[in-house]
Amino acid sequence: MQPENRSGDQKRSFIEDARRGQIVAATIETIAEIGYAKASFVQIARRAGISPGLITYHFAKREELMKQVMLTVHNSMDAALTARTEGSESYRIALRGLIEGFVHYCAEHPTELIAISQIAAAARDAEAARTWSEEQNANALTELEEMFREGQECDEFREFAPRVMAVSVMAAMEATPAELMARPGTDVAAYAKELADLFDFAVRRA
Amino acid sequence: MQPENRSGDQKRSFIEDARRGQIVAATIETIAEIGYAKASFVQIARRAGISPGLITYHFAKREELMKQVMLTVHNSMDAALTARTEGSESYRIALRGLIEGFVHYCAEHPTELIAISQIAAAARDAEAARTWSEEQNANALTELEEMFREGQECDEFREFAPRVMAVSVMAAMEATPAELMARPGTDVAAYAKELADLFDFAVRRA
Amino acid sequence: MQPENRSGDQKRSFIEDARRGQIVAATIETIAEIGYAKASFVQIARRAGISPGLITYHFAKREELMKQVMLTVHNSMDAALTARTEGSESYRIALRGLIEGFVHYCAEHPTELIAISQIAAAARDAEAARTWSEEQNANALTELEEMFREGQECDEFREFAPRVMAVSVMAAMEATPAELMARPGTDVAAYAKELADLFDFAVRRA
Amino acid sequence: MQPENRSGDQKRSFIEDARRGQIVAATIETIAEIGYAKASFVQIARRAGISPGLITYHFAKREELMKQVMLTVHNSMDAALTARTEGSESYRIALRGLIEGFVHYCAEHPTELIAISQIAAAARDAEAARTWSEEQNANALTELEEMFREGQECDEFREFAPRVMAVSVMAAMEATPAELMARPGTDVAAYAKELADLFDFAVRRA
DNA sequence: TATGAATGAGTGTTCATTCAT
DNA sequence: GATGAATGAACACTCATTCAT
Repeated sequence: MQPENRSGDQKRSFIEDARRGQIVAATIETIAEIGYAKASFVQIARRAGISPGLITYHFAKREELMKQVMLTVHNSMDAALTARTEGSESYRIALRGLIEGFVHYCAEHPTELIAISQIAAAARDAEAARTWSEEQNANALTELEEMFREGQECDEFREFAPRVMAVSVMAAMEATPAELMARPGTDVAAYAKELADLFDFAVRRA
Repeated sequence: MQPENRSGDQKRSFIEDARRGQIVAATIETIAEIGYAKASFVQIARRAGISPGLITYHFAKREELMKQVMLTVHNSMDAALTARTEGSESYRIALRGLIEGFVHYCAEHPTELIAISQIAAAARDAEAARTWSEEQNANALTELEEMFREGQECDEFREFAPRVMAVSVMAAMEATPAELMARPGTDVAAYAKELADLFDFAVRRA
Repeated sequence: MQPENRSGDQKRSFIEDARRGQIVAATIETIAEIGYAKASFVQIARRAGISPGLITYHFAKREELMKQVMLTVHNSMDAALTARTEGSESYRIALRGLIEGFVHYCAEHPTELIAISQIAAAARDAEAARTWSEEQNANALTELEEMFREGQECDEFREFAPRVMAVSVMAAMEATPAELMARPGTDVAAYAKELADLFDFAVRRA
Repeated sequence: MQPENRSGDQKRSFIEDARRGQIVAATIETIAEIGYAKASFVQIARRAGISPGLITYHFAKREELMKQVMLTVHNSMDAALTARTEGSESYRIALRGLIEGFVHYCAEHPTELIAISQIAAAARDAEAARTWSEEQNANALTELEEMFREGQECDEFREFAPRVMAVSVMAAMEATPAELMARPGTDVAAYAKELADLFDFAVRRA
């Protein structure tokens, strides 16, 4: 058990941060390689070159480790997408930016995406984790929905159910990593452009 | 001891078929109720009103049971969708039929859909099952891709990458059960129409 | 995990009852031999000649096993003491019966007494178990207190604080097993008589 | 590396004594707060404001720390009781002094008593500690027994088995902390007087 | 002296699978 | 065919103890 009650975001030592990062990285690698269900602490520790007990030393519960993985990936992805999206001249362009950004991120960080998708899928029945993971997803969905609504209000988008569109865009984006994995030769830029086109046609007026 | 060589679809006795069906149904019910991770043989057997050992008797491995669940649901779904799709006058209408059919099927068989989505998510690493489950999916994808290609050839659909469209339609459809689950009050017919509209706009010419 | 939710006192099979009894007996033996703290499932199972997993199969939680041990011993002891106590002509005689009965029970079932005293001591911080174990004790104490009060009301006993007397009688009785253990040669009948005398002098009038 | 041969009471540096005292105090506090079973070195160290490793540095084994806790509390208690007992004009008064002193000590040092009772209960199997802890107890018992014998020789006490009386007095006194804990509103002085009365009636002549 | 990251042996618990009945 | 008691390997997690700093 860790010496301190870490609930209050106390600052961590440099070495502790490094270890946590290393463990998170090993977790991502492990899940991508053998799948969430087989990603035991023994497996993760082996890939990290440490003892299994050390994982629990740095993450009080398995759930906390997985949550940290999701948090880490989401933050990284948010940064990448925000850079691509902000300052867009129109909602259509913003949507393209979001979709193309996501696809490129997938291509550049395939293991991360595989990891979080499997964690999210597994957590759907893990009781405690459910809240956090679903909430995370619900927020993303609501934001997207809001963007569609605004685009409709200024007549950039046709009339459609923003919720359905948000769910579908999300789903199509999240299907990308598996597709790129299954077909390694895929032209990523083309895939990104096609996906952006698809939803551009789906939302645009006339 | 069970008859050894079952791999070649030997005919099963009536009673064996009935038991297998009962176990499959109980498995679906169990996963929908408590989630894949907690769906142990004891739990499934309890719901089926049988003993845990009998499951292994009828399905040599856990994996085989799960595979049978997926097969059963896919067959049922295929039948429902084929009825809706065949005899369509155009590819656009066929696509609408497929999408709307899928959404309605989701609404009518929520437990089945929950079960197969959880199994598919978990099976992404189960070695042997991976092959089969992915193959299943790959086939469905290829069929859809082919349909888009044909629709393009007779100028019903605009030019787009059929593969990307197939992946996206699939993803959007598969996102439906979770959405209906998360928002129980959703108007299913409206959701179906909106989703069909979305992809109709995405594929149609001009 | 057991096939049934056993919360409702469902009847158990003969073989299950036998196993549970065997495990309870092995638990008592183990605690008496190596102490509660070292009485792991591995140790208990070794003494019972079974696999550790079987213990969990019959007792969902460690706590449940320990509770069953206490229940078993308490029931056995209650039966023995009731036989000795009931039909007493006076409260003084009843008190003697209780004390002497307890001491003789200790001498005849030393391991049981050691086991429950250690479990009770350990459970004093086990959160969940606390309630039940303490409640058990509190009830016994209250009954004893009530007996003293009644004895005072009919002028058999002198005036004293019934609670203090109850606590002290209880403590003195519970100290017996350790004493008999520490001094194996002790004359049990004499010990019983002395202890009964002690409290007889303490409670009697004049 | 620690000086090897500490067994012979070599003189300790001032700072070492201070640290040991601080650790012992933190151990008592920790056990009283969360119970012996959860009183890990990490928890104790947290309360002492030091690192877990330092505990092992000062106490070669966990057992040694616990032994020191018992020793410290026993010494403190002995001092308090001796002050109350010595110079008594009679054995009856000495006994009263002992009992009342003990009860008041319990009320004034609840955490210490909780700590040693839990350690003693847990240590009943800790091999090495067993010897020491039991020996400690045996000595106290023998002293008490001797006192009763002397009181009988000068006709202050009636005839009874000194050993049984000693065990019972000890047990009744040791039951006090738990009782005061369970019933916080208890009038300590009254409890002390009642307990002293109880055994005064039990030992006195006629 | 003191730290705290790290280890490794241990825990209770879960569960697919086996097998005597 | 069917039972359900039993196993054994795996799991996450705990913690006294070690040791490089």
